[in-house]
Amino acid sequence: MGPMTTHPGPTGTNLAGLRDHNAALVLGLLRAAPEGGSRVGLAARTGLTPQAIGKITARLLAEGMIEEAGQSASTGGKPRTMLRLRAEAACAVGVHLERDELTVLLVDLTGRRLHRCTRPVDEGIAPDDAVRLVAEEIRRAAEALPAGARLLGAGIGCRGPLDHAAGVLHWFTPAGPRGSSAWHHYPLRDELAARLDGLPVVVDKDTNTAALGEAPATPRPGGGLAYVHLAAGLGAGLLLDGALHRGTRTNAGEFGHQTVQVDGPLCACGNHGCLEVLCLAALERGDHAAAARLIGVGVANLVRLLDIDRVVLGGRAVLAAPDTYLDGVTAQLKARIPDPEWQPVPVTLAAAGHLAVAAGAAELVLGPLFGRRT
Amino acid sequence: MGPMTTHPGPTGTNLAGLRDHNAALVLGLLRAAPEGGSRVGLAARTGLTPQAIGKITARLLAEGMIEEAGQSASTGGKPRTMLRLRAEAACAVGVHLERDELTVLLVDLTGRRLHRCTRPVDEGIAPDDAVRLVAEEIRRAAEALPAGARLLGAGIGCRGPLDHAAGVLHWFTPAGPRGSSAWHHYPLRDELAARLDGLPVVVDKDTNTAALGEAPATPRPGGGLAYVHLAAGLGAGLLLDGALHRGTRTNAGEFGHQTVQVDGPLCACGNHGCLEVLCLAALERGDHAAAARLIGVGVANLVRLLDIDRVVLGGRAVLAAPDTYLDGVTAQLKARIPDPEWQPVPVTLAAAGHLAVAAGAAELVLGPLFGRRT
DNA sequence: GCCAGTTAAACAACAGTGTTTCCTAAGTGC
DNA sequence: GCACTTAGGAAACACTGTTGTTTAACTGGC
Repeated sequence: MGPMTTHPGPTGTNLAGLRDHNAALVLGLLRAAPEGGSRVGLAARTGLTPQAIGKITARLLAEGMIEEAGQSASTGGKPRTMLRLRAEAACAVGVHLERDELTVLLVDLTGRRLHRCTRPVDEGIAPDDAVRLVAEEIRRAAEALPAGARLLGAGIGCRGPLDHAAGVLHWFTPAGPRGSSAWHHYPLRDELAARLDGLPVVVDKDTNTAALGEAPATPRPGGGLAYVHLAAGLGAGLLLDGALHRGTRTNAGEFGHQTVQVDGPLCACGNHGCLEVLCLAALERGDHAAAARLIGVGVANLVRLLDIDRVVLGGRAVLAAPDTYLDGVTAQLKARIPDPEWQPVPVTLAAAGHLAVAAGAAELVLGPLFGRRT
Repeated sequence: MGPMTTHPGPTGTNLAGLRDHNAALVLGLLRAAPEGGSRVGLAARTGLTPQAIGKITARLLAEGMIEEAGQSASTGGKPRTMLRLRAEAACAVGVHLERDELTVLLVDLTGRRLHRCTRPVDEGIAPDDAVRLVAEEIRRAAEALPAGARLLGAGIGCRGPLDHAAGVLHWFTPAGPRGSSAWHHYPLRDELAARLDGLPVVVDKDTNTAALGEAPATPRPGGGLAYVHLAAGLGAGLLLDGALHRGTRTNAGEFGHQTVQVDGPLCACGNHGCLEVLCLAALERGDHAAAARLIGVGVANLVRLLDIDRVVLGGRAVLAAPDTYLDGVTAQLKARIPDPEWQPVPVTLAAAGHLAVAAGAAELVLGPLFGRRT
């Protein structure tokens, strides 16, 4: 088969993989329906036979991942036994590591928050000290674990660029323009895992985790969600067909550096007429309305290019004037996509507010359990 | 499990699905290596045991999908028996239905062209007459089927908007701006299938099929390819992580209607400063270099937003001055993405030239056989 | 030329998946 | 009370990839 390639490439599946796939599917369907679901309903949704569902649910019950929850009303025969996720079976930690702040969440299987901590961080902190701090806060969060609950892992959301697959940061300086820094090529994932006795750690861009946190429980096939984040910079997280689109270098989502003015002003990135440079200029003037209009232009581009279903806005600047951004983006979308082929695309604010990134980071860990592609 | 929803949603897998998945994986790996591959190599690439590969290849050999092809050189022991796709085991038809032209290809499992026909079509043709014509040409193409080869189906690439899942066109007029027409809501897939004795038919946008035709044999995980098509309009096909990204309404790829000049001229779509309106204006002046520069701006936006690995250019206008577009887009990409994080993204011309859409349409049918997500 | 060592591939028995078939449990409605 | 309907489990089954063993085929040293 020729020489070994570096790409793992597609992978074969065996019985264990088949079992895990179907179990994840069932768990995913139960998570999507907070009131729970019946065996019969699961069989219909998965296409599996009722017997198969019986065996799968028996396994999950034995493992303590799900529990029976009463019966539904009869429809002329034996009433269905309802099943629901056992929220306290397992937990995950979600971390938002910002330049000046650290947020650590502990959430259960259903995403409910069991612990929350936000504390300031010195902007000039050394990587090793930051990791020590994060590990310490994760340990503290783990004290809130329900009895018998497993801790599945920790997801970290922080600014890019970074390498998601390797868990390595590509920050050039802690907080500024180009230049070497201790953070460049820093192996955040492995360093943190080492300090937490090998706890699984996943690292991703803040915009990506925030998008993940807004993901619908049951994604529409082929559907897309864009999370747009305006703070010190302007970026986006793209959730396409239920999975984050990161690109091979984890660099996807450079929303702010799209050209919207061919001969516009020079941007720090070296390009002319970037959305970000125009948007930040508006912000400096305190003109949130103008910033919102500009973002709306970029969002319209995004929606048309990717046939996006839903747009979510977040980030400090947005949270400073939420309605201005909501209205401004919505208006631009409507004005710039008059075509009736495109029914109005809903624009909302990040439901988790300031916790959007951390909550989504936990989903980095929980998602695979419920069959989310990574 | 609550009321029935219209979305099929995620689906469970059984042993048959497991078998088909692994068989498709093996076929895909063999297709990617034209010289063939060994059982041992397949085991290493799939992660399956040599025994499993032995059983899978035995099945495929019995079905006539693959064949043994000599032995590789020994590395100190028994030499490996090479396996390769049996190209003549099955074929697919690829169709490019344009306003004024019809192209029909017959390709075998390896994508080799066994038959080709291009003929003019009356622009005002009625849908039923067009379907009759296409069916007739597909029948003629099928005469070139090798003895014993199965015809797997026909893929149709045509301009949008359309509904891929339903196989229904949403053309408002045969060739112009808004207004009702016999083509609107025309069920192309079902009409054509009915005339071809239930032959599987798949319909997709021309830009999508062309992108598919350029897809790498072994996609990089998370990788992306953008096919940019410049003809009467400007569109793109997006291949993300090995699968076409269509969006829920098959409307993804509206590359031409991204705003690149916030207060630019009015476009036919109702927006201001669309890339397409600027680009078509340049074309009317006969200024291909300016059109290429503009496309380069849009491509840079695309590359940064999606972390695209490769850009492919095609369409009549591009083929009229290929080097101008190649150079212009490459130069803009380089100028507008100076960041070293982004190594240069290769820009190429569609390898299949004028046949790009038809060749990719055949891949709509062949792809699933080799494990491509749809 | 022969034999040990090595690699490829098949044979046989096995574990475990969802499926099929059958039966029991638990409701509704006349 | 009884026929009917629906939910769910038990047992046998078909078929998947896996494990353990054997055979085939080539290299290389003596």
